[in-house]
Parts: sequence; structure tokens; C-alpha cells
Amino acid sequence: MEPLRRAALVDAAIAEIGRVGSLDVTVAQIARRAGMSSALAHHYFGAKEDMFLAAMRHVLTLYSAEVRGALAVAEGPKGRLKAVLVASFGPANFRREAVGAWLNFWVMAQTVPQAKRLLAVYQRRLRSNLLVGLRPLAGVRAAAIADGLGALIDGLYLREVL
Amino acid sequence: MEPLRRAALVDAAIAEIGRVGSLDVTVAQIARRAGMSSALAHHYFGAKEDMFLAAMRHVLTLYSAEVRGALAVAEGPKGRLKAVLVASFGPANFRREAVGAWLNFWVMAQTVPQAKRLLAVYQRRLRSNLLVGLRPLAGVRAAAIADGLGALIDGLYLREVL
DNA sequence: TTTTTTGTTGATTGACGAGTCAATAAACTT
DNA sequence: AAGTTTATTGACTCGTCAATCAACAAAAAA
Repeated sequence: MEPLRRAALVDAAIAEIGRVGSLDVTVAQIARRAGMSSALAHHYFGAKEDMFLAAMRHVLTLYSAEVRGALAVAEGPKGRLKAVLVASFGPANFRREAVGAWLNFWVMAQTVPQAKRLLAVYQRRLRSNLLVGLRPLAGVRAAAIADGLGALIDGLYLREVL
Repeated sequence: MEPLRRAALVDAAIAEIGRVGSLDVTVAQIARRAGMSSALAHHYFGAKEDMFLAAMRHVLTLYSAEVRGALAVAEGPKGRLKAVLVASFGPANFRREAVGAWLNFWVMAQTVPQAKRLLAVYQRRLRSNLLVGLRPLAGVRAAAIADGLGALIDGLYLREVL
């Protein structure tokens, strides 16, 4: 049961955060959506924050998988670059719920060190993925372009949230 | 007293939101920082949310003023464009506290219609300011570039938050 | 079958926080 | 001086919610 319940709770947490638009989501709400009592949610995740962190990790994992998938079939530098962009704005990342959750994970990163670390990992990986495609095309300027492109992606995503 | 108290509360709210990194800030905290009782805070702003909205309005107003100031002394399209960018990344917007507050206003915009409207006004204005500088330089493509540039600004800002 | 482990919940606790209220004080008005 | 408005607060109410616990059910192990 444990893995099933945990997965259900993680999904429910993402959906609920997305629905409400903030982290002001009660454990009871999440548990209800996942079809169980709030006590059970506490049983599987010690504290609420652990649940949120697991949810964030899950979103990030999905994103990683998508990028990896796209990169696997990409050809040449331009192809690789395009793959990252397509994956970043692919349907999985734009599942209504995930979009709403994303912004709130950002907020969480401000307070919760664990969340900050997760986000840092994601940013490093995005940067490195962009660099692979950019270096053959832009040489020394690749690093600067990757930084700008990363910010642009986040910015466009941010716009989409509203 | 009223205007003084309100201003003090708005400043305290921005500072406290920035410090804590989220909207989970108690009225008591804000009031204490502003040097008064929580009851008094409730006296001047009916509800907590009103205080937050006033704080957001204040930040946005400061930003507007800065852009206007920079545009006033700008010469030519390139100058105007640069003025908007300089103002956007100017020191006022990067006061430690304000930076932290921004992200949370974004979150608030997801839930509170008033906040959404304020943010929309800001985005429209930014876009139009960019367009003034861009149209002479890019003609028809100005609109698309302005959109991208707007997102880029937000994205860079977002990076800075972390 | 008895015992143990796993799954599950209703009820409760304890803390916290927004918003109200009654009361006091100080400042103006008449 | 008496009255009226404005400023201010401590104490309180009421609701909410995370987390715990004791109890029950059901499956697995002995």
C-alpha cells in the first residue's frame, strides 16, 4: 500500500496546490482528494512539508525524464537545443496543475533549504543541457547565452502561470 | 496619524514578507515591526489582505515612478529602451525586501483578483514602454520582441530572488 | 489459532492567528 | 467645561489546522 498511497498523495498535493494557487492547502484537503483520511496522510508522510517536498521532487523528476527523452532522439547541436526547449514547454509541464504548483515551489525554495537545493539541481541541469547544444554553435559565448535562455524559459513560464 | 500609520504598515509588511519569504506573515508581526499593536493595524486596514494589496500597490508605484524618471531623460529609441531596462533592474527594485515581496505578490495574484489586476496593469505598462523604444528599431516585429523581452526581465528577476 | 504486522480512521489536543470589542486616553470643538 | 471625534490597546472569541493517539480491521506469519 505504501507506494500507492504516497503516489496518490503526491498527485493530490500537486493538483490541490495548483487548484488553490498557493501553499495554503490543508492536509485534510489533499487527503480527501487522494481518497483517504488526513490521519493516514500523516502516517505515510511524517509532516506536511515532507509531502510538499515529495511533490516537488516528483514534478522535477517528470521534467527531467521529458528532457532526457527528447535529447535521446535529437541530432546535432541545433537539434539538442530544440529538444530542451520543446521539452520545457511540452504538455507535461503545462498540465494545468503542475503549472500552478511550480510557482509555489519557488516560494517554498525561499524558506525550505531542501526545496532550494532541489531547485538548484534543476537549474544546473537545465543550464548544462543548454550548454551542450550551445557550445558548438556559440563557442565562448555559450555560457552567457545559456544563462539568458534559462531566465527566458522561466520568465515565459511565469507569464503562463497568470 | 492615519497616513503615517498606513505607510508604516505598508513598509513593515513588505519588509516582513521579504524577510520570511512568504505570505505566511502574521498581522501581529507586521504591526510590531511598525511599532504598534495588531488591533491598530486592523483599525487602519480592515483586513490583512487589504494591507497586502496596499503593499503591492506601493511597490508597483515605486517601480512606475522609476521608469517614468528614467524615460524622461532618455534620448532616442535606443535610449528609451535602455531606460526601461535600467529602471527595471535599478536599485529600488533590488532592495532586498522588495525582491522577496515580488514573488509573493505573484502568488497572491493567483488567488486575489485585485492583485491579478494590479499585476496586469504593470505588465501592460511595461510592454507599452518597451514598444515605444522598439517600434522604430524593429517595426512589425516589435510586438513579439517586447513580449519576449518582458518575459526575459521577469525571468532574470526570478533568478535573482533565489 | 493465536500473534504480529500493516492499514485505517474518528476524535482529540494544542497552538496559533484574524478579527472584534470594550475601555482608556488624548486631542480637538463648541 | 462638557462633549465629540480620533488614537490606541489588552483581552477575548472563534475558527482552523497540523499532528497525535487509541482503537479497530484485516491480512500475514507463527
